[in-house]
Amino acid sequence: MVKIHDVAKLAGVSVATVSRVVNNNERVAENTRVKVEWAIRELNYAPSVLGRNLRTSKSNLLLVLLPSISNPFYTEIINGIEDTAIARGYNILLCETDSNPKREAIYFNLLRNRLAEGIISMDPSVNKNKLNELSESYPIVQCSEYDTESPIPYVTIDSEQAAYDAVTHLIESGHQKIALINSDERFLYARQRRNGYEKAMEAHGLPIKGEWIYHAEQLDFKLGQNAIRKLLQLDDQPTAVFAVSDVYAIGALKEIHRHGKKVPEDIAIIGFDKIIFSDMAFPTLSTIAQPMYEMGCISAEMIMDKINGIAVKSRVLDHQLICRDST
Amino acid sequence: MVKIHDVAKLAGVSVATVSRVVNNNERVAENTRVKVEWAIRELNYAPSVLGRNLRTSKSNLLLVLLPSISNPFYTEIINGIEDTAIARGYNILLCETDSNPKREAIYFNLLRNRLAEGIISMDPSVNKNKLNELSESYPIVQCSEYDTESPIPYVTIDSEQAAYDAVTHLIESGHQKIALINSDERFLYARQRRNGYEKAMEAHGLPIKGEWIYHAEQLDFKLGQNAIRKLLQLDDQPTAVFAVSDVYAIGALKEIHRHGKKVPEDIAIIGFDKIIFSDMAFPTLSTIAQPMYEMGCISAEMIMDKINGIAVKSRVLDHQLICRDST
DNA sequence: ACGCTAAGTGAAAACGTTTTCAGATGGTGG
DNA sequence: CCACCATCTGAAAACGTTTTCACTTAGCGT
Repeated sequence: MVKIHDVAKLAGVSVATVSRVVNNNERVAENTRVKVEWAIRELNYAPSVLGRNLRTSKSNLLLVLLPSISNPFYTEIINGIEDTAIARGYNILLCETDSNPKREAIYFNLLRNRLAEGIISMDPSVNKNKLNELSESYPIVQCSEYDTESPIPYVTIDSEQAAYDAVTHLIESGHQKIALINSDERFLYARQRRNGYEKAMEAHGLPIKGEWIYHAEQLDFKLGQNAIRKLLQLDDQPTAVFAVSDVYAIGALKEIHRHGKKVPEDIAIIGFDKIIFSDMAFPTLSTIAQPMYEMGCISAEMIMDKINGIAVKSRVLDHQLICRDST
Repeated sequence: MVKIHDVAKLAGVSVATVSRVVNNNERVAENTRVKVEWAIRELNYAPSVLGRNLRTSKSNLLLVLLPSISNPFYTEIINGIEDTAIARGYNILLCETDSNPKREAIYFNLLRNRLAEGIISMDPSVNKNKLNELSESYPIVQCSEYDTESPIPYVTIDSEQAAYDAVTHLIESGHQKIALINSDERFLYARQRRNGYEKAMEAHGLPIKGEWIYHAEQLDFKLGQNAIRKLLQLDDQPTAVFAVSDVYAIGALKEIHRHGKKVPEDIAIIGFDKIIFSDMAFPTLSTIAQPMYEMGCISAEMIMDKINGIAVKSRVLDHQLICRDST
């Protein structure tokens, strides 16, 4: 493997000069520069990032923590992160925790081991205590999910307001009996969306029935189907459903069809996230759009700023109601 | 930042001994081991992977090259890769090329820079020449897409046979006019699947009409919709469609509905890949399943073996016909 | 002719590990 | 009491960069 020393020898200069040329950030005489550049080409030299990392104590690697890559909600965010990171010379290590603490520990260690310079956490099931403790020594930001009582900066939307808007949309379409398919209320976003749901119902003088609220433990289509199955067994059946994730909503859509009912005539349904498949469902799914790509970009900017010692502020971005055929 | 030297001092031993304890791979006396372990805990020491990487000339990082993370086909493969890699102490750098040569160049450089030890390429639009050239100096394997005349080992399925099976299934269901929604035939898998389609038609004495074959340039639902729109304008309309990707098939499904036709009564449809949403489509989509998780695991094993100088052989795995409601 | 500045360059240290090699120690058999 | 071996340990080199600091040289004004 050819190293900087070889280039220096061939070019008849010192390694310091080669380094200066490679990082073209110091003044080096024009003719020595061309000599060195020639030698680099000649030997097909590529500097070892291993040596550089050690010397500079930087890895230019970012950790992105997410529960599962198969949730399409994250894909656009990741695109934003990656684009932004690359533009500033960073690369990202995509880490699926599978909500598995052991996995999580492995990834946290990458930070302690200096392999990664910072973490963007999108995992709602992350160990908050560990994250807070880590954030005292290392740069960390949260994206989408966050912790109200932690100093870790975050970028997110106003989930409560978004849920309020979604439910209000259903009410304004004439619905009074509205069900909620929620995820585990361990997660802040689930609690916030439930609050939004309840506030919207109350604001319009509508009753909230416990049996209309379904809790799914994980993010899986099947659970959206289960929810509908339960709801259709009730004596007092809802005429509309607000699902806190498109994934549930699409499962629900499917199950409603299976029962021979029509959307939105018999049951209207609105989802959350505007995942790419929401447009391909039948009928197309009304939903709440989050600016996912932008969230990714901003969280990447934030973590890189934090790494460079720049103070960052949390951001709450705007959401958007997308009315399609399911409502 | 506490380093090995500090631990050594506190424990009253040399750095060599600490290193031995950390890598618990040499015999060190039991009582010095406990002393060192105590000191490590006391100082909350974590070895710097930067120093280690330089010294050992290993980064334990794998590059995974894929065109786009939003294609759900890749997610299961990635799961397989990641699980396998982690089990052997490797981490993966997920790289989206977006079929952009500039991006590709950046990622290839990570290999030349020793940041990554090897590449698993799943990108059909990768620059073959560059990949072949690189593979002479660095460990590379291909997953799913591959190059027939390159010595780079791969893991894949028999796309031609799979396509043959899919089309035969349609024929056996009584269809004679079968359309093909294919991707760009620059890609090997597209050419293979077209061959399978044609062979199945010929084997059953059915005519192949050029107007029944649609080529999509990218992997996007919309193109599945476009395809149907074109096909429904024909005088001689097909009664069944074989789409080389579930993504096209789902778009097609949607567009068929929009035209007031029923699946499978008016038009039957079969996809390819068994992506997670294929089960959520209405009706559920018949498709060809690839052992995606296993493909991920195997390609990870292959690349790590290759890195360690172990010879590896290409693998062709079994596919499976999944009959659901769309046929 | 002399000092002074600016520009360009190189020697060497540093980054934090792992690993080789040799040395120290203690026990054992003759 | 000696020689020998086994076991454990430490000093120091090495990995490939970047960066500091000091040095050389050339150009310039006096």
